[in-house]
Amino acid sequence: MSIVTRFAPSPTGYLHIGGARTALFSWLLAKNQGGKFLLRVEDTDRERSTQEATDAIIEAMAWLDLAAEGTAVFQSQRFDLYNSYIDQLLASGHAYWCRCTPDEVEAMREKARAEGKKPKYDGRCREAGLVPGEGAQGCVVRFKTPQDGVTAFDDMVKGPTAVQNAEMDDMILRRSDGAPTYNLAVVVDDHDMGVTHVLRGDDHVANTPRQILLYKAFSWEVPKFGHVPMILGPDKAKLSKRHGALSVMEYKKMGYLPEALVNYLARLGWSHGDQEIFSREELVSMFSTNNLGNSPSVFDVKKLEWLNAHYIKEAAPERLAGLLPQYIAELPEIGAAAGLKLDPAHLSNIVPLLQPRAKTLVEMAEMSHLFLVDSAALAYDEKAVADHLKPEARALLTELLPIYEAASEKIDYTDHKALEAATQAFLDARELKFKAVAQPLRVALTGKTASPGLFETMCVLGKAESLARIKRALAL
RNA sequence: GUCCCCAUCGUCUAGCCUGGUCCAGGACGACGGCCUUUCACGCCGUUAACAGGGGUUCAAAUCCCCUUGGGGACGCCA
Repeated sequence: MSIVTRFAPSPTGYLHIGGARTALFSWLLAKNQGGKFLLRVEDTDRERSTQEATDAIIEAMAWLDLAAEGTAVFQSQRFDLYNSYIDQLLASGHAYWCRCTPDEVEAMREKARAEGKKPKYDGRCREAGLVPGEGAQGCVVRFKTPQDGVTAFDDMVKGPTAVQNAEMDDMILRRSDGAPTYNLAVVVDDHDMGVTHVLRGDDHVANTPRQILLYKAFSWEVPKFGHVPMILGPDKAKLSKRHGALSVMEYKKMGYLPEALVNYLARLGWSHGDQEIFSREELVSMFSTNNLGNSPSVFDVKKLEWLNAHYIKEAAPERLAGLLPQYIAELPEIGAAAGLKLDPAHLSNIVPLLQPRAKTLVEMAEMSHLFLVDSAALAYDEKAVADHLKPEARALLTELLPIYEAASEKIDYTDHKALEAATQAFLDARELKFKAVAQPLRVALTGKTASPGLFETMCVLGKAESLARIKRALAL
């Protein structure tokens, strides 16, 4: 039998790291079993749900390449369905009308709390047999939770779990404004959508027994549940805004590749022996809820960075070259400058030099800058110039100039080895070490003391630009 | 407050179910070295953990109990 999983975010904010991970796990579970992965937007709370948030979540899912089957289900469009099921529960005696006001219920909770008991609704309207006549505006519908017994289930990650029914109060199924509540809508939808496996955040464990009770009241088959532990910040508290970026799209902005985030998230709370790097295919074939950990884990940016560096090295230069312009444009001060050389072919030549050096695309954009400007616009680091462009060094560069200027048959700017050999020959003739020119040449070419290989850099810059830079440096 | 859950290097984790092969393995980080025209990459090495206490057992990271520490849930939010 084919399984069905789903991701059901509520559009009250962006897709955050924790949500992305549960979505990923649900997606992987479905794919591993050859089943379907569905998306449902839980927007029953019209006050807090927004279209922007819905769009943002869908955008983030797309960026992570977590495609859902068919079109997304929106709970806000299914109120009639929920209400018909609530009526069914009312008719079968599993639910009842309650006219207690929020204030009254709050008072009950206060009282229970004061007595050292669990705060809950006391069920006073339970047997009142209220019928929602004309004046039912202020009434809600509550579920008649069994007062005794235990509700148990075998959690896919936590194992056998059981809750005393007495711990639960009579949850509201239908609000006084006629809108269904979360627990009711979730159960109706999961059943209606044929969901067989529910993987969700740990914060939902308490809802699970309630939902199971609902399934039983409807005589529906109960799906398998699994609760994934939370993601913590470095201070071991629940990950939140103050720990920095929470939104998945923030990571895109910071220059992370989606496959790096996916790999990182997959390994956070899940493992497969000692393996750290997983392709998408491996993730799909190896994923199992059996290997999900059951303790919370701390989000570690350093490890994400390492994975990102790894995937940057592996990525096709053309792809990165295609992504780079948007990061270059965001560079403060310099990104929006006119005259930057951003043609794809040039960027594709630059990227390989930067791949082993950049941990993020933002870093890559920063490092690419020296290749994008004209010699006249290149910024020279003052200290670098002072330290490395001393008279002796200038003299050598001046002598080197004609060699680099030589006919293209002899010095080919598509072959950095030839340039190196020519330079070496020059030095050998004078019994000089390579170090004598390395840093001076680097500063002349890049304005900095750290850069990619000298001759690779010259090749990417091209003959005219390389010569122009050396000349400009000599004139400084 | 009440209920539930969790506990291996700083971090992610393997091992735990089916005790011995574990003076606990891998990875990130940190530190040191090698390579080297700089910076990186890469390679090599070092660092560092079974929360504590009781049991059970010939034997416990592995099983049981307690303590401590952490987290979560208690809404006409999801």
